[in-house]
Amino acid sequence: MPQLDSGGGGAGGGDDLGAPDELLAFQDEGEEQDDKSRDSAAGPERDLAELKSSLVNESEGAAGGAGVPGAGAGARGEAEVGAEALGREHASQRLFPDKLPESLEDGLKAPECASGMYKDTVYSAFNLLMHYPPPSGAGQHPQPQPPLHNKASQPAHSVPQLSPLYEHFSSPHPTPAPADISQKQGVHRPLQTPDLSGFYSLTSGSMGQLPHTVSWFTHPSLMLGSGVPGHPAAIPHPAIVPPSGKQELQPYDRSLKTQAESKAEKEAKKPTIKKPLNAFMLYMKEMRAKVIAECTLKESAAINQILGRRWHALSREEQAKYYELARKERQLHMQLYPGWSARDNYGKKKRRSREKHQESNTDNSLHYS
DNA sequence: ATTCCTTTGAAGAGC
DNA sequence: GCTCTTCAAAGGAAT
Repeated sequence: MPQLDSGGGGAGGGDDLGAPDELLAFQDEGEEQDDKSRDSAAGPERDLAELKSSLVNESEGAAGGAGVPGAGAGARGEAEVGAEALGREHASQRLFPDKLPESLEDGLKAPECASGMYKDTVYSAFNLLMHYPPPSGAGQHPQPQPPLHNKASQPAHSVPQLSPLYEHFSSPHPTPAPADISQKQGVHRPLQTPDLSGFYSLTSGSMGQLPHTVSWFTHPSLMLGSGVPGHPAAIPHPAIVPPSGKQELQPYDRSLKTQAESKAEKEAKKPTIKKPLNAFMLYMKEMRAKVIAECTLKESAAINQILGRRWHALSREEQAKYYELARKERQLHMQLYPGWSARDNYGKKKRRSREKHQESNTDNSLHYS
């Protein structure tokens, strides 16, 4: 599916960023329509029921059809199961052994869990976003935004840590942060400076871990709207995460390092600039807490499954809002980090997905041969 | 401590 | 141009 629009690409034409996204939602009409008519016809209540039954089938397939990995999906008989599910079955067996359906059942016990709670999302705030001026590309300075929430100070299980861009705009009454918030954070934030740093999601606790003196402070692209030449924006962008997500607290003895070593070290210590969140990620960030609260689920994998279904159940208009948000985030990201490429983060996560894929491919080939 | 799981979408690589 | 792969978030579970 993503491939359909990758050609025209968000990076394609400046303001066209993300436009294909919206198009995509409409291009998929046929398929999606089916999906939607299914979902909406039966109502969102069916989401969890389907998920439940599919999971049950999966686990049955895993337990009963040990030698037939595809059995579970076959039993589901749902259009969506098709190709994508084939790739997942293998993994599902691990995630949903005997235990998971139980936890999921917990969630299913709450009827409101399946109700269309996404409907009361505060999308109206999106209109505000629509009027949000472009960050700096057109030589304009964004309007000063209310100070950010101090994400680093939030407890891990508090309110969902939405992408600040969205968080702000989705709040009907954006709460102005205490005036001394920047002091609390120990950073300088020039008045009248657009708080671009807040437009990206912050890895939990990473703000507090970020070093105060890092190269991007003085990066020209980060001087957006500073208005004070020579005065750094003085706040690390939340999209930037130190390598391994932790700040190196112990100063190393440079005298013991060769130049090459320290160079390599610097390379290694280069903070990671995270990818901007896509529409679905933004949606997940907002809805996760609700699903957790209403479904008493905790496992992200299960929650994400539900969210994925609800995402499909969203109307085009509702989805379009998230696509637009994502587009804005990408624009901001591009302006903040002009040279950044998604490739920069390749290989920074150690994964076995290739192995996994090969395995599942093997499974599939076995299944279909 | 690290990786996996799970979702969708964006973007890069390779053919 | 198409397909495949990786990463983005999240947090419990598994290793």
